[in-house]
Amino acid sequence: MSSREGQDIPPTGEARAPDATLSGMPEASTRQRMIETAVHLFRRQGYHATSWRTLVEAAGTPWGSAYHHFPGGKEQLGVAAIDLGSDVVVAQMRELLVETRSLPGAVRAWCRTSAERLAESDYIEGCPVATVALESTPESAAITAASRKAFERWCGLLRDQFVANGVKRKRAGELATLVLASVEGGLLLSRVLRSKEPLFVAGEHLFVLLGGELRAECPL
Amino acid sequence: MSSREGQDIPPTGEARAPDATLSGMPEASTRQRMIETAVHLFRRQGYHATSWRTLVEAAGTPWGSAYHHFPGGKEQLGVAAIDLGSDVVVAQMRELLVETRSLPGAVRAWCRTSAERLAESDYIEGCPVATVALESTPESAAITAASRKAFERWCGLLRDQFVANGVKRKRAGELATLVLASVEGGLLLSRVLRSKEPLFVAGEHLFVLLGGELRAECPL
DNA sequence: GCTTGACGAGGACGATCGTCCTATTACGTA
DNA sequence: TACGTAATAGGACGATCGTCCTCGTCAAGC
Repeated sequence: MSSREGQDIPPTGEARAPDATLSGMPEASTRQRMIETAVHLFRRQGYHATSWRTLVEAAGTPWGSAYHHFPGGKEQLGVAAIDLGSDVVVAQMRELLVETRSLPGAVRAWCRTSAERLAESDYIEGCPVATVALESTPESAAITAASRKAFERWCGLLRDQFVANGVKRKRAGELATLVLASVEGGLLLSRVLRSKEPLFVAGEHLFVLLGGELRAECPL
Repeated sequence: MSSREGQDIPPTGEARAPDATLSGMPEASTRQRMIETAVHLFRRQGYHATSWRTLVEAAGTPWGSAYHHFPGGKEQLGVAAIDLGSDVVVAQMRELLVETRSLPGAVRAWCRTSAERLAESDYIEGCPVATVALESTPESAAITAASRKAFERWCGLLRDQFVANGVKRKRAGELATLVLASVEGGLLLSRVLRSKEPLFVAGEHLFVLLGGELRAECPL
């Protein structure tokens, strides 16, 4: 029951629509609210520690519709939650890039805002992918694939930004990997140690590193 | 049942003895084998996905002795597993420091050997603490405390090494945090992406960074 | 106006969970 | 040899797990 292909889950719309309002729907659909609640609960206490009952209770959604919206079972919910979490992070990165208009600044701001949000949630709301990924790799092929896709997407987005800033493709890939690893590790350490410091330290270091790197590659 | 102090678990010898052979015991004790198996299973599939039955079956230890050796229940087993995992990492770091006789070299070797071991295990054997920590923070106070203690221990060991190499205490703490965050993030990414590259990239970067840092601080 | 299907409601189902129990065996000490 | 403690053995226990089922509701399409 755990050796799925990762492809046999019907893509029932997934979590692409931002927030319903498609055909006059008054509030977020049941399915959407289930996924949003899953993102919060999964990154708080993980996949296996979150039961359907806990989820529908927290989301205020009907218990009976769970397998109507997610015929693939809890695994499909996990995939949808990771996909939504991935979307949220991508949107946040894009927003920070626009706000700071500087790649090193955006990376530092990413670390800082992540640290602030983590602290505000009493060190609970870490990465929406890491916990589930570590729990389910490689036990569930579908969740493994979704986690991998999320990381690759974030890494690719960063790499493209470095390339756009004049960094050579190979080095850009390395920098993207390094940034993502530092942020993920910082999130992990900050959460467990209950301190913003690891993420702040990572942010400052990356800011200095990327500043030098971009100046060297694009010396105009 | 989850709001323990983390101190009320009787230290029944813990996981200190290397491998039995204390009074003519032919093989590792039941308790020790349970903990060792728990380290492997917990970091593979996490805490909640590993049941007592799975564990005693994998360890080949008597099912009836579980609550004899761990009257604190599964939570106590989790704490013991994290403690043992922490010991193993500390021993590995010390060994690498002796082997390479260079702090940057030891950090790079840490990344490389971690990547190799991860790949050899088919990208299963990641950090022995991270998975359980993310799952159980802050749900279980005892496991949270144990995870935090492990990270602080590793961080402290690194910081002391930097101080011994002439780095000022404040900067040494930052570097230690940065190294640990990079390694943990690298382990996470390498595992999910099924590639040694993230850990290798982190290792190379840290090697260069620390080389410059130590040369600057101790210019003899 | 009747059919159809999406969706909400609630619970049954067997499996498995962590926990805890009594009985029995192994073994150091007197 | 007798005995007390440690350890093993195996299963009972209630709770909860993920899954799946039937039924009621309601809006849209012919």
